[in-house]
Amino acid sequence: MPRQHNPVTLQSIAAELGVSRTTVSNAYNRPDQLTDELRTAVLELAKKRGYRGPSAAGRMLRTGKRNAVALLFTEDLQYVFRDPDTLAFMQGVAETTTAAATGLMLVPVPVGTDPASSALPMVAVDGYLVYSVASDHPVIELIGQNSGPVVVVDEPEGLANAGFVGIDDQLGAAVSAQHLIDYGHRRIGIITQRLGVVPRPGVVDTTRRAEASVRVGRRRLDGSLGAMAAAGIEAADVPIWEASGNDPDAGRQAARALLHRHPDVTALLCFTDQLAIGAVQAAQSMGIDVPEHLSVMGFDDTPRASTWEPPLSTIRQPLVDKGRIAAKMLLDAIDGKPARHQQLPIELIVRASTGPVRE
Amino acid sequence: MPRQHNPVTLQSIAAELGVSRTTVSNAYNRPDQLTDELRTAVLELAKKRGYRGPSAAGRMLRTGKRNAVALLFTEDLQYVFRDPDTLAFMQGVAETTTAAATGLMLVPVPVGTDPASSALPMVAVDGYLVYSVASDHPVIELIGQNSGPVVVVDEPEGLANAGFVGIDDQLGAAVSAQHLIDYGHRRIGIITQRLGVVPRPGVVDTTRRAEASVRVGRRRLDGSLGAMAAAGIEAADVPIWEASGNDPDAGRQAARALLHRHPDVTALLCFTDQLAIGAVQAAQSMGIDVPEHLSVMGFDDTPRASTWEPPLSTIRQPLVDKGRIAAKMLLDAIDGKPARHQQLPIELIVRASTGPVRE
DNA sequence: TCGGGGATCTGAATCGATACAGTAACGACT
DNA sequence: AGTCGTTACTGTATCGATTCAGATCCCCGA
Repeated sequence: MPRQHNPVTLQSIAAELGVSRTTVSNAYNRPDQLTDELRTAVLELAKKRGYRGPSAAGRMLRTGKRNAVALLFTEDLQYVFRDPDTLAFMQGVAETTTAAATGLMLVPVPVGTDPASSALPMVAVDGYLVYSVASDHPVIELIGQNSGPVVVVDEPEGLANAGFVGIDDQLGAAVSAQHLIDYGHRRIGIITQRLGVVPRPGVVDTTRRAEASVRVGRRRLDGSLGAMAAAGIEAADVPIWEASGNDPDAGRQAARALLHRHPDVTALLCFTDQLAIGAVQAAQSMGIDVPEHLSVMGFDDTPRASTWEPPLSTIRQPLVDKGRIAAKMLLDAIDGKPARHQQLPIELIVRASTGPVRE
Repeated sequence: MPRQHNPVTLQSIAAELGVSRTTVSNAYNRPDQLTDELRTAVLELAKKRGYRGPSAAGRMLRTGKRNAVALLFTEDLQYVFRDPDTLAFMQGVAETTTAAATGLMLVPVPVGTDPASSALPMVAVDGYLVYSVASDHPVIELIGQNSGPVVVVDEPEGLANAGFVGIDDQLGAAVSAQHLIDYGHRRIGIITQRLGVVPRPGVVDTTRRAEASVRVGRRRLDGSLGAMAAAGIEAADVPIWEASGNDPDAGRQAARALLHRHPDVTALLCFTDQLAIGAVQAAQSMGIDVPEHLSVMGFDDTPRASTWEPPLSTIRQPLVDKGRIAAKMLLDAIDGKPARHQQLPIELIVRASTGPVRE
């Protein structure tokens, strides 16, 4: 499969015009280095010959700049393009890279794929954005070395030489729990997203909690249980359910199961808005009014949280900003600035899905 | 900003091991060309020196293969990462490129941006996917030339040498209209997405219709009005409203305005599900029952159409498949197969948002 | 008239890798 | 013994551009 090389290059344009390659190059990259006249002549001939400007490959080799960054993720594609968190993040990233005239290379490495035979090693980029990848995922090792700066988003934490953008999940979950406690709730159930690379739907016991490799889940668990403990609620008395995924369906199933086993809970602390939406649906289908008989907390403040009926109380994290900031940090790192570790602010948003506990 | 060049290359590994560059290259790309022993030695030294395999830039220059494709779109980023059609399409594309170990480069060129100073010319890809770009957008000219195969999705049609994937929008709209006619509706309002590069919300008169540069909108208009004409409904008697965007809000505003001016319509033909969802909301807020007093048709069959209350009657187009097929076609074209022109099947989906006209 | 100094333009070196043709060594077969 | 075919490797040319240190040229002031 010998690729047909484009016969028209800087060289050929230069030759036909009787000038040097440098001059043609300058016509594109340093317009001030030659007369307008000559520049116009070059551009005109280029157009006539179908020359679309300096080849990206040649430029990359010479300058070392690839003018693109990779966005690496390991979630299923079906999930990625549906999950509002991820999409808001991607929007922020895309805004920033677009403004910097930089390409954004999507590199999915779904679980079960060998990273070495994925597009990852083939891809020419200046740096990597690692989005929410479990710390024991094989792709982490591939990235680890020296092919360009890395900025981690959410997970994994503690990757050497990498920048980091995320929120204080522990604090967020604590604030969320405290909100319910302030409303007088004592019997609170927790619905969490997956705690390991593969989800294990069902009751979360101390073993599962101890071996949780998903930082976000572990932290939110620590935070909420910590706040409850401070209010005198024993962790052992808190029913915790791991959902099969992060979508309303999974939340519905989890909530139904949890409410069935623990009909006495007066509040559900959900670790994502998606799960909370499902939980509200489950409650409603069981004839339980929200928030009259059951308070439901979300997490993230995705767009649907505010338009849902009832509007969801939740913990807001700046999703789009997260993308903007992560991308900016990576672009800065590519320019040689040192990688930083940045924590984004969170905010308690009280809406109509939570209320005082009913006597 | 002289980029620091990585001191460890194929060359340096080869030199240190006392073999030729070719051998080291083969260790990576043609494992059968050398003994396992030597190969292991190469890989081991590479690891020790922090060499991450052949540089993408060098390979690209030599082989001419970039192992990546560009996805080009001109919609606002905020819209792209929210619109279910676009996202389903992207999912299909990503599935296919991922399976082919090919990078997917997102290249947004929002309206108002100069394509020449965007990432587009900098980006190293084997081919381009042009997603729903108006035919008079400047980026079309940039793409037009010879930097690699192009596959157009939905718009613009008739780009020379480009592949095409889309549906028969005219037929789809005709089927949609016919469905309403079959239910006995004669007073039908139409809500369309934008008809030009910039939307012009409001009544669509014959002038606006004639100058519509958005193929999809024009075609759907032609199709639905054609079907109505065949049923004896004059185009002049059909109120048409152009929405300010493609989201429920825009649909709500458009429907409210249209219903206010034409309280006698018994059915609303919406050109996207997003608009239809807004239309249903508008009707409900005006105390008009759907479908009892007003039938509402959608278009596309996005995921929300089936879960909406009432579930939307709509025209299904295979959104994810569209992405898969477009990506496959582009990859094929890169391998030298000729570009094709493929039309995807559509299907009338009757759900609960439409019903017989009420006496 | 001469020297200085921008403004323009040139030539060679270089970036990192792969393709391709060719060589050496070795055993198998007639 | 000579021929042939494999296997394992080497050497050189080349991909397309940018960089950087000059080489010219031309204008102007002293």
